[in-house]
Amino acid sequence: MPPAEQRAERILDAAADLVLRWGAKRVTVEEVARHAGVGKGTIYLHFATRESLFVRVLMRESLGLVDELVAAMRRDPAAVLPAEQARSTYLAVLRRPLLRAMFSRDIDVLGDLATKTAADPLRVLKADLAVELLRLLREHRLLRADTTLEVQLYTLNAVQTGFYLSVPLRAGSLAPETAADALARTIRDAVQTPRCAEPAALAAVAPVVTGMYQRFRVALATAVTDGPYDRQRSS
Amino acid sequence: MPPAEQRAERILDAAADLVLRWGAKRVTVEEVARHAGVGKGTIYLHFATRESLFVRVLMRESLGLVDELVAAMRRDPAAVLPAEQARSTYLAVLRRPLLRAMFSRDIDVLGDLATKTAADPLRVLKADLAVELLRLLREHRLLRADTTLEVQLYTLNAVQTGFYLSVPLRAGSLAPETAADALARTIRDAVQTPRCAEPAALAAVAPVVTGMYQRFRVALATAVTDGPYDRQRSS
DNA sequence: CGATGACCGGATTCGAAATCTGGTCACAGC
DNA sequence: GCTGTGACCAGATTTCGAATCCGGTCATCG
Repeated sequence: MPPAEQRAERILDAAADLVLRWGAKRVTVEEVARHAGVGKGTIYLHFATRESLFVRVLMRESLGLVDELVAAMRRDPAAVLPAEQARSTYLAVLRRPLLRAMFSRDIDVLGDLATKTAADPLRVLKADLAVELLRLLREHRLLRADTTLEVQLYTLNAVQTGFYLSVPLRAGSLAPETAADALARTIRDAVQTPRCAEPAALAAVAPVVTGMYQRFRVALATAVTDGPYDRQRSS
Repeated sequence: MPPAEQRAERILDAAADLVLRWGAKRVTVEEVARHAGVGKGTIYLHFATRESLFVRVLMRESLGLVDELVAAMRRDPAAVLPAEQARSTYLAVLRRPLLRAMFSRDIDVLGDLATKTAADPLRVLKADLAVELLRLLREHRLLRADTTLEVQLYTLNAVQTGFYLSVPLRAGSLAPETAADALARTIRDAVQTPRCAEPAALAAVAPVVTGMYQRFRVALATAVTDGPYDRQRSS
C-alpha cells in the first residue's frame, strides 16, 4: 500500500475512533488531524470535505461487511440465499459499532449522517445489487414466484429494517444469535423455495452471486474514489 | 354522554386537530382551550397535564383502532389471525394521520411523544394482550410450534415495525393495499399454520379472542381514566 | 359549585457578542 | 519542485443574559 493510502487509512482510523467516542457532531477536523498525527491541511489532501471523511468511514466499514459476506459465500454456497445473507449481515452489523449505529439510525453517534441522504450512493448501489440478485435467484427457482420481484424487494427491506429498528416489546431482548435466527427464518419463509435446500442448485448460482458482490464492491469503492468524497480524481 | 364528557371530547378534538396542523411542540394549552371554546382552567378539570392531554389524544385514536379490529373479528373469524390483524392494523393506521405519526415515530408531528415512554401503559397492555393471544392460538395449533412464543412475539413485533419504518429502497412506494398484502403474507408464512384456513378452527377461537380484545379495550380505557392522565379519579 | 383567566415562576426563546471550526493557501522544509 | 502544514478568513455555532412565553394554579365570578 502506497504511503499516501496508508496515511488516508490512519486518518480514517482516527475519525472512526473519535466518532464512536464522541459522536460525529462533536468531532472536528482538527482533532482528527491531531489523532492521526498529521496537519489539518493534510486531511483535505485526501477528503473533499469533513462530511466526505465521515461518509468514507462508513463506506470503509461497509466494504468490510461486503468482504465478510463474500468470504462466507466462498465457504458455503448456501450463504448466497437471502435468509443467510440477512443472518450474516445482522450478526456482522451487531459486531461493528459503526455499522450498528448506521443500521439503527443512531443520531447520537452519527449526527445528521444517520438520516441524511449522505450514504445515498450506497443505497442506490445496494438497491441495484438486490434487484440483480433477486432476479437471478428467481430464474433459478430459488425464490418464490407467487409474487412480484418488486414486492419481494420491499418485503426484504421492511423485514430487515424491522429487526434493526424494533424495540423489543418486553424488557429482556433476545440473544443476538436468537434474533438472527428469527430474522433468517422469517426471510426464508417469506421468499425462498424448498429448492434452496438442494446443494446442486446453490452451487450453480454461487459463483455468479459472488461475482455480483465483487462487482458491487468495486462499484462501491469506485463511487467513493471517483465520487464527491475523494480529493484524488483519477486523472 | 354527560355534558362533561362531551366537553372533554371537544377538547380532544381541538387538540388532535392542532397537533396535526402545527405539530405537538407548537400547540399550547391556551390555543387548545380557545379552539375548544373553553377557558384554559377547564382543560385542567379534565386532564392532569398538557402531556396527558396529548397522550389521551393518541389513546382515543388507539381505542378507535381497537374497535375497528373487534368489528372486523365479528364480521370474519379469520380476522383473529396475526396476519389479518397486521393487515387491518396497517391499513387502519395509514388512514388515521395521528396513528400514522405514532407508528412512524414522526417527531415533527408528535414531538417528544414520538419516542418518549409516554405511551408506555399502552405498550405494556399491548404486550400482555399479544402474549395471551399467541398462547391461545398456539394451543389451538393455529400457530407454528417450531419456535418459542418469545421468538414469535419478537418476530411479529420486528416485522410490523419494519413495515411502518422502512423507507422503500427504490423511489416509487407500493400502494397501501399491496404493502399490507406483503405484510400479511410475511406474517402468515412466519408464524401461522395451514390449520388457519379451517373455518371451524377459527370459529372456535374467535369469541375468545374477541373477549380478550374487549378486555384489552377496557383495560386501556381504565388505565387512562384511573391513571395519571385524568383529573377525575373514580372516588 | 363549576368555569375562568390573571397570575406566578420555571422553561424557552431571542439576539448580539464571542467563540469555534470548515476549508484555503502562502509558505516552510526537504 | 513538491509535499505537508498551520495561520488565517468568513460563516457557522455557541454563549449568556434579557425578554418572552406558557404550563399549571387558584381566587374570583356568575
